[in-house]
Amino acid sequence: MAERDHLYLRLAVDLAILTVRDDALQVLTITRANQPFRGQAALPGGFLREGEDLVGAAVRELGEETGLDGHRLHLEQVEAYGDPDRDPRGRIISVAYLAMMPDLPLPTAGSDASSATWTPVATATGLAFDHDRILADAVERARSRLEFSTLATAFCGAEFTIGDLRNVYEVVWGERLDPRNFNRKVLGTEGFVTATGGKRMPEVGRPAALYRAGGATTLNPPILRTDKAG
Amino acid sequence: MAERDHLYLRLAVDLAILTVRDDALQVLTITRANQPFRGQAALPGGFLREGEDLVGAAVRELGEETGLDGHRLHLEQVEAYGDPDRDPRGRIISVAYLAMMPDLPLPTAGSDASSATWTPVATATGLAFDHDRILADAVERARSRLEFSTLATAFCGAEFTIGDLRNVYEVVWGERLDPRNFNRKVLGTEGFVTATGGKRMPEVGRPAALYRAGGATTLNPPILRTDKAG
DNA sequence: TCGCATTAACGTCAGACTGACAATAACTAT
DNA sequence: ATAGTTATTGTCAGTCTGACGTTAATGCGA
Repeated sequence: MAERDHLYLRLAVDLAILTVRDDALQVLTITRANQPFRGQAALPGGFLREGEDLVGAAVRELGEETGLDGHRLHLEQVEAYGDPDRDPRGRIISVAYLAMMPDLPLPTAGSDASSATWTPVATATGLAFDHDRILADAVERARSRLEFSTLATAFCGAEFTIGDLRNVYEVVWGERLDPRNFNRKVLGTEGFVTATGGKRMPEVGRPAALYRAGGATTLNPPILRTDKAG
Repeated sequence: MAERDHLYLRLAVDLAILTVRDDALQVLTITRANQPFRGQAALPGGFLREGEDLVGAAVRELGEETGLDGHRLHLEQVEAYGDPDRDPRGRIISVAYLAMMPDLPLPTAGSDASSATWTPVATATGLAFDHDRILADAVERARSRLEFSTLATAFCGAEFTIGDLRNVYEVVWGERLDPRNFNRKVLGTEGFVTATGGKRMPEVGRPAALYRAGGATTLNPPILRTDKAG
């Protein structure tokens, strides 16, 4: 392996931060302040720094964009993207991370994130670079995670109803689920949710029991969606 | 984003090339000829070159190590590894690829791969760099792929028996499967395998019908293993 | 106080799938 | 022919799923 073979490049970490908001799956996008793609929407991200590992960079970026602590959120690597001309600035590899979070108010105001907004995934096309594809991969990953893990709770607050949880599935999968079968499934899965004893009063109708995330991380058996696209 | 934030680094592509051989899941390892980790076993890999994309580099490395055409094999990205001190030579990010191939004779002789050997995954510990972890991730990915896709056929030759296919599952999962239930499952899944009409005579016993891979890529419903470790 | 609309939660039942095991089929060797 | 060996088909009960009916708990208006 001769030295001439060594290609020096930069590495970016891009984030697909997803939430369920207004009954839609939404992604945090920024408007680019600089060239290239100035003024165009893109996923938040930044360059890897010295001494930093990949998740570290993702956590830092997440903090800069949302003001939230990435250690407390679900953060997972999606894939690395390395097309030679994916970035007009030169050879830049991007490692994409997926974050799933509840619909919290974003504490940031004056930072880099001033231009950060929630965009429904269905509307989020024409992003800068290859971010359309990164987003598509991240969304598919999230959809798949809901099948085999308890991560749907990551989209909910600390306490939630089974209806809230079902809504997450419906919105992320874009598919209606039978409330009765869903209840049976969730409550029948050991460690998925644990009842708090509390209730939430709706505007009208019977109050719903509140739950919090249980200890289990994987769903066995899984909750398979009928319509598998990816 | 100031220029000082930009960290320049090198990117390596490492391969976990898996096959089923002698009733064991085996991985192709090389003995390192240079420092660091000279003389120690490692996964084959190399640096990304100019104008090359990630899969391109993986295909090239695969060709160099095995003499096989990576375009005809299953090749998929596992993950990117970027711990700051994963490589003593400096800041090197590794993107790992998983290859699944039948037990073919490796045509290479005089190339880089002179030191390439098949090692049972169970024995392959103490690899250079963080390759132990990369291998573990790749193996877990392969195990998972067998559940939800028809990729077990990638471990078989062009023609195989249901017994061959079952052996792949048993070896990769490290778990016994009931031959009768397995037959029912495979033959009942549309597009998993198609009969060639031919038969293979064993040393002793009834001849087995031969099949080739069908058109389907995903298994619906999946073949779930009982023992999920990862 | 009594319906009544509304949402939550539990029940039922047939069909599909799974795991465990029995029986038969097609060979070879003796 | 008979035994030994491997491949393939079959059976059956338990489990899970999807579709749909019923009951429960609340606020609101008559």
